[in-house]
Amino acid sequence: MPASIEFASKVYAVVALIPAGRVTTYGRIAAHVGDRRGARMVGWALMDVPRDRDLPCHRVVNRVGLLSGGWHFGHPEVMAGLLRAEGVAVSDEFTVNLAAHLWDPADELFEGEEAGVPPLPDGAVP
DNA sequence: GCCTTGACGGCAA
DNA sequence: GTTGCCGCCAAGG
Repeated sequence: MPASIEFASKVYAVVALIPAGRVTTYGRIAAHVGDRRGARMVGWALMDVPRDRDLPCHRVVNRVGLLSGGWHFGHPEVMAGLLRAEGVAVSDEFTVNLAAHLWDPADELFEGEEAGVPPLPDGAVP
């Protein structure tokens, strides 16, 4: 089995753990799996994601919060709608407020410890 | 078998 | 502070 599949599997696992109302970046995922330079590979992996995987790939944006893969959903508005439905503020430029909704794979452990953290800061300042 | 493109990121000028 | 360029791995033409 190619190592690329293993890499993709890790990516899928991380993406599947992204909580609703939160977003993460390709670079964060890549760094979490141990490949800082694999940001591009993350995108490549998500491009071939089977819909059966139930992967919230719409919660993955680039480092500036832009919905880079919006067109892979047919139209960025589709992805924006999904995010808005989860409480994520999406600007008209199809960008999300990373400062307010950025989720880091490392937080996975943090949430497990606290298990009571307010996921949505209503006072989020755009 | 070689070249170009791609859901990105970091560093340099 | 901003803009531009290069680099990484893989797949498709």
